[in-house]
Amino acid sequence: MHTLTTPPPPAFDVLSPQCPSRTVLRHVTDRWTPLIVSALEEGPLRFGRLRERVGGITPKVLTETLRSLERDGLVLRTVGPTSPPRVDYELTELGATLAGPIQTLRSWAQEHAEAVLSARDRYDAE
Amino acid sequence: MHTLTTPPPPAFDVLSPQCPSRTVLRHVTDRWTPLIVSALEEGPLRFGRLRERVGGITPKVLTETLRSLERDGLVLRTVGPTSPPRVDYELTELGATLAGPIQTLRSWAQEHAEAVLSARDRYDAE
DNA sequence: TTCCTCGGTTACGTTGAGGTATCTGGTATC
DNA sequence: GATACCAGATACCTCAACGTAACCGAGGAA
Repeated sequence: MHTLTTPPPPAFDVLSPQCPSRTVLRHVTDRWTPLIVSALEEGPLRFGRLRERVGGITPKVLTETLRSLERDGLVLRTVGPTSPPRVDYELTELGATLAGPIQTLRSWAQEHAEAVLSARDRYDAE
Repeated sequence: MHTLTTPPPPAFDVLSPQCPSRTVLRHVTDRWTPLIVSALEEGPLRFGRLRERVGGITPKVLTETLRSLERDGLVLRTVGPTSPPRVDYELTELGATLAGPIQTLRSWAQEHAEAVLSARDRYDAE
């Protein structure tokens, strides 16, 4: 009796230039995505709160980035019928699986920022 | 008898716009850095091999990115006195600590690429 | 009636990361 | 002498992401 074997996974590899996973990687590492995902990790936020949390982002860019995250199924946008309008943003299930890896990278940056900066100083001193 | 307490760490936070850790995060998430770090994770590579491994990168951009990684103490460049020239690139100790987080993100992208793409298809279909 | 808030939109300008194409220096090989 | 190899360097250009500033509509409050 032979077992039913699952077909081999399509072998995504970001190192191959045409692999779709590369564009996915690029999207989740663009300028604001890690910061937004990071901010949403602790729960839903309204547009205004999110804007305050992610320091320095303009409303235009925040809207654009949120729309692309919504498009890729990482963020859910919920509009309340109130006035003034209330719009909540939260991570989807898929988005939540991204939060871990993002946090890992965020922690690395925060923990090694000094090491990187001092390496840069040493390099520039020569 | 009181114990000597270490001073509290400077509280780097990528969500604050002026925090140096944000530029560090941005650097390690730029277009080619994750791919290069990924390629170097298994050991040193020569310029040409690295170029083959990271599909699609041009020599100019590879040189630029490697120099900035060297500057930040993440990559070590070793020139052999041979001819034709032989140049090896490898991760430093600091660079090696980055490889893990990068791999996590790379795996996420590869494992969830299909989910993202199909979410995008669904979104665009509406 | 005027003002305020929220969550944007729109038009426009900028810039810097990245791409293209061509060139280089030194050595060994044909 | 010509050619090939390696690891880039250089000049130039492009474009998409990002920033700036102003504006908007619905509704509730003063």
